[in-house]
Amino acid sequence: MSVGRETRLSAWIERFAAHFAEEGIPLIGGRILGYLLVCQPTERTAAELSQELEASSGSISTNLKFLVNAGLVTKRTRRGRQAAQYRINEKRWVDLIQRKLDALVSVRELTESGMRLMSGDPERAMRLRTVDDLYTWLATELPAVWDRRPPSSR
Amino acid sequence: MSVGRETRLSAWIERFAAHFAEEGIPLIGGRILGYLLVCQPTERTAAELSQELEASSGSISTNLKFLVNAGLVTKRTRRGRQAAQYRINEKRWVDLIQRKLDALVSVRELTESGMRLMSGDPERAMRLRTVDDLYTWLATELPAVWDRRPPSSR
DNA sequence: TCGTCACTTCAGTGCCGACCGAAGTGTCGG
DNA sequence: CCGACACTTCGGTCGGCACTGAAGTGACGA
Repeated sequence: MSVGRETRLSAWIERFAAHFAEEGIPLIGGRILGYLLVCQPTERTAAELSQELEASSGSISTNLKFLVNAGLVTKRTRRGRQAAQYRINEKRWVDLIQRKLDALVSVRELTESGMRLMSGDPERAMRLRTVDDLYTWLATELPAVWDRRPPSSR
Repeated sequence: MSVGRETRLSAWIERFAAHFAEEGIPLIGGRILGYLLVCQPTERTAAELSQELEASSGSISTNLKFLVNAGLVTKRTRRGRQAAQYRINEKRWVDLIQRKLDALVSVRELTESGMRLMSGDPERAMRLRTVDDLYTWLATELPAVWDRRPPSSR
C-alpha cells in the first residue's frame, strides 16, 4: 500500500511548521507557510486554508494578518468576488533570514557597551572580551556572506 | 549626581538578560550569565547569586543546572566547604552561536526533502526552489565563516 | 549521631500566548 | 435596502513555562 504524494506533503508541512514553531512562529502560521509553498494552484482563500489545515477561521485570519504583515504572504483582492486570494511571497523569505542574522549580530552592541563600562579594568573585562570577540567576528563576516546571496532572492 | 559603575552594570545585565529572553533563555538564566561575565571576583555561590539577583534559591538552582548542562557555566566544588562556586565558561559561548547557525542551516534538510517530494513537477516546485536556494547558499557559506572564528574561541 | 548548612526538588501560583468559535463588520449582488 | 457571504474581532479556554518557597536530600564538622 503506497502513500500518496499529497499525504506525504501534509506530513512534510507538519514537520515544516514544527521547525518554525521552535523559532516562535505559531503552528498554524507555519502550516500556512508550508502549505502555500507547495499547494496547486498557488492561491487559496482564507476559507480554503481553514478547511485544508483544520484550523478555525479566527486563527487563520490572525495568522494570515501576521504573515501578510511580515511580507511572506501576499493578499490579492478581486473585483466582483468577496473572497481574497492568498499566495506565498517566496522572494521575501530572505528577509526572514536577514532578521535572524541581524539578531545574532546585534548582540555585539550589548557586548560593546559592556566593554565600555569595563574600560579601565582590563583584568575584569577579560571574560566579556572573549564573548565580544565572537560577536565582532560575526559582525565582520556575515555582511560579506550577505553579499553573496543567490540572485533569485533579490 | 553620577551613577555608579555597579548600578550601570546591573542595568546592563538586565538588558543582556532581556535580549536572551527573546531567544528563549529564562530571564533569571540570562541574568546569571550577564552577572558572571562581569562580577568581581569571578566566582559566586548559588546563595550569593540568589541574593545579588533577587531570585529564589529554587530558580537559581534550576537555571544554574541548565547553564552548567549547556557548558556555559562551570561548577567548582571544594573539599571542606559545602558551597560550590560557579563561574562563567566563556570559551563555550561559541557553542551557543554554533547552535544558532546550525538551526538556520538545518532548514535546508526540510527544503531538500520537500524538493524531492516535488520531483517530476518543476512548475509546482518553483516556490519551494527559491527558498531551498537560500538555505543552500547559507549551507555553503557559513562553514567557511566558521573556520575563521577567532582563536580565543578554540 | 546530631545539627547545620547548601543545594535540589516539587507542588502551587500566576502569567502569557495560541487557539476556538460566535458575534460583529463590511462588502457584494440582487 | 436586504440577504448572503467573507473576513475580523473578541471573550473565553487551555496548556505550558517561569518562578516561588517550603520541604526534602545529602554532605559536612562537632
